Amino acid sequence: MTHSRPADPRRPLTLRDVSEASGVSEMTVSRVLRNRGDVSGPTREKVLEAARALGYVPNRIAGGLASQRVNLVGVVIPSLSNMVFPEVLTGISEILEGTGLQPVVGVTNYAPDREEVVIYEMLSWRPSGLIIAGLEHTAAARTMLAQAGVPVVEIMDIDGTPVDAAVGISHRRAGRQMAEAIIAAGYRRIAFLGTQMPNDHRARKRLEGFEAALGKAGLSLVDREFYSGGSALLKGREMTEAVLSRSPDIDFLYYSNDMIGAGGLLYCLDTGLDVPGKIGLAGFNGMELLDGLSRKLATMDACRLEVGRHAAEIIAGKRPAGSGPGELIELFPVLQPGDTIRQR
Amino acid sequence: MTHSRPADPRRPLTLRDVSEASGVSEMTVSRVLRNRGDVSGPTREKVLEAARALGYVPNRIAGGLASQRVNLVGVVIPSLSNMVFPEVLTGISEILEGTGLQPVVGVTNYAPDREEVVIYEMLSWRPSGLIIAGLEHTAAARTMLAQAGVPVVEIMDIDGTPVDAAVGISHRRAGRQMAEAIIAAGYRRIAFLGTQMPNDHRARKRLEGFEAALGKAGLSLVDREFYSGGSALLKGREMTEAVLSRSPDIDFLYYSNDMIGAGGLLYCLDTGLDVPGKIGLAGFNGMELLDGLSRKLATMDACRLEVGRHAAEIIAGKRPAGSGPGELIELFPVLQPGDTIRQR
DNA sequence: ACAGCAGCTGTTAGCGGTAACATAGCGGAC
DNA sequence: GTCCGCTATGTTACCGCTAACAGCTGCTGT
Repeated sequence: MTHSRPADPRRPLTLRDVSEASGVSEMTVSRVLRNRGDVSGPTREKVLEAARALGYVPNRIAGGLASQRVNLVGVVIPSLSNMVFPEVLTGISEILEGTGLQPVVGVTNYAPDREEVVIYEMLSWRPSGLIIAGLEHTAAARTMLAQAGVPVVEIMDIDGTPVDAAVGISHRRAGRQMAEAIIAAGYRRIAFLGTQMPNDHRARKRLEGFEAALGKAGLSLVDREFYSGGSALLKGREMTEAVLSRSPDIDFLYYSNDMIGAGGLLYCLDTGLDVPGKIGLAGFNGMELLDGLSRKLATMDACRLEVGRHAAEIIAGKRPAGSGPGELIELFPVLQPGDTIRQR
Repeated sequence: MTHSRPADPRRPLTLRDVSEASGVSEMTVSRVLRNRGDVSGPTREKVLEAARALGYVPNRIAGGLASQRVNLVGVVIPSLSNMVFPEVLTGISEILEGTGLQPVVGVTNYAPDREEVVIYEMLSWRPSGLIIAGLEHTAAARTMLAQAGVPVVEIMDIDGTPVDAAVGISHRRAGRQMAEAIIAAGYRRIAFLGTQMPNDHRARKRLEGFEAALGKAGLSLVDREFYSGGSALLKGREMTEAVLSRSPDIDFLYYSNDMIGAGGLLYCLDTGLDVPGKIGLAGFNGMELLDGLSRKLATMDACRLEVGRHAAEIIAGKRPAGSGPGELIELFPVLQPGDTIRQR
């Protein structure tokens, strides 16, 4: 015992404690605990028992430094209260489960400078990969991502230029498709209701695609209403009331998400409006959450689980980092007409 | 340049790169980047510029090992899709924001053995503290928590014995209070509808408290129905239909959470039942999410934000770890009768 | 008999930072 | 002038673990 330490009882345990308790070298203990290299059965047992008895928990800070590898995957998303993102996370965890990789979540609150900080913090842990929502980042953030030397997957959106890989849907196309369906169903006086978030680029792109398709049909939005903060369901209700009292001749309400759409739907039903005969409604996301409503809101699935799964697979699929431009996977949401668009 | 390295261009940057680029020692660079110790203005500028130009991101793995301190707080919760937990997280982040501490989330899916693994992984990063939902853990998990040598805060519940500190409400009391209010309002034939989750101890305790209060009034549950998985809103609707067709004389439905309660409420309204005259309803959680419903569901706030805030404050308030039994903070939820309990 | 090799264990040298201490320069009190 | 104290910087010794390699055994084939 060349280096026996001052036996401070409150000192956190190290490999040496296990090594001394089991009578083998630290290296052998390390091998046992990581299941790496050859260790004889009896030795393995001895070590495991000693570790268990002491309550030893390995120190990954030290392990990561020594091995230059960290089993973390950074996941940077704008919000946890949007439901969409927890679902993406579910898809990610599902795939990472078996790989020994572990997701670590960072939340940006839709603030670009906050995102920059979160990316910086993530990279300071030298993760095995990074998954990040959206394609829009500050110049500094893009530079960090590009130089990170690990796979980076930008998710949810593919209307833009990814730093490395990307998995998502085209929100512009989604908006366009919804507009086309609405027009085909015979609606003409259409309003938009959405969030007042300059940095929700995906909602913005959907609206752009939506308006482009309207324009192609010689139409344009009759009214629009934005909100920020508060309970989405309630806001949807209030905005709908505001829009309908301002422009009573409207025959379709396009919402930027299902939650406010549901609020609007409840309002329409409460006030006895004829849905979808007199007025149609549609949201976006395909949230299973809302399945129990009296009437099913028209929506489009954002492929949240799939997005998470694919992104995680790219990270787990140990492609050499920075090996040319990464994969670009486009998913295609399906329009679910529900009960709030009239069928001809 | 005693140790100048092989200049591999793809090698990740280290302090030395910044040190060489700015012409000062690694130590000085370290001081600048951490804002610690005295560094002259010009030197600071030089270093910051070099770091920025190179795109250097500090390595916290190394920093943490050297300083024996890591600015992470582990947060272990059963689920992200329950909404309650993201809200707790919001409270936690809010407080940690200013402290330099950063939350790291682990999800257990209500599985005790999974929780054990998550705790182990968390502790392997040697965080500055741990926040964990619930008081029920495996023996091994409790041992780990007790030996961790860092503050541990168990949240959401105080009906039990915490390892260290605890912040939460008494779910037994909450169930009891709701039962008392329901009885006082004159309802007598009461049913319970909830999740089939043996490991949702808080829902179980609410039910226990609820039944205890019923018993005291000489009543007992007329019927009960459980579900698992799927869209909560839809399940609430289906369960309600099942219970009411099985026991048509029921006059009150107590739900284990607001989401299924909302589904039940929608069903009752759709079928034209007189709420709250003929039948009353109540949930639990006080989810702002549902504010937009036609009628406001009776509920009790679980003080989610407050729980998160207090827990984070305990961790941030650098109490010496393991210094005797920690604080125990009980919060008191307020009963919100809404529009679904009749007022006498 | 002995090289060759596989299986098991130990030794050494870092990984990239930071705490603690050492050192250099400089102005002012006495 | 000397000594003090302060600021600004550098040097050294680790932090706890693992990659890489070295050593030792016993068995194989020839």
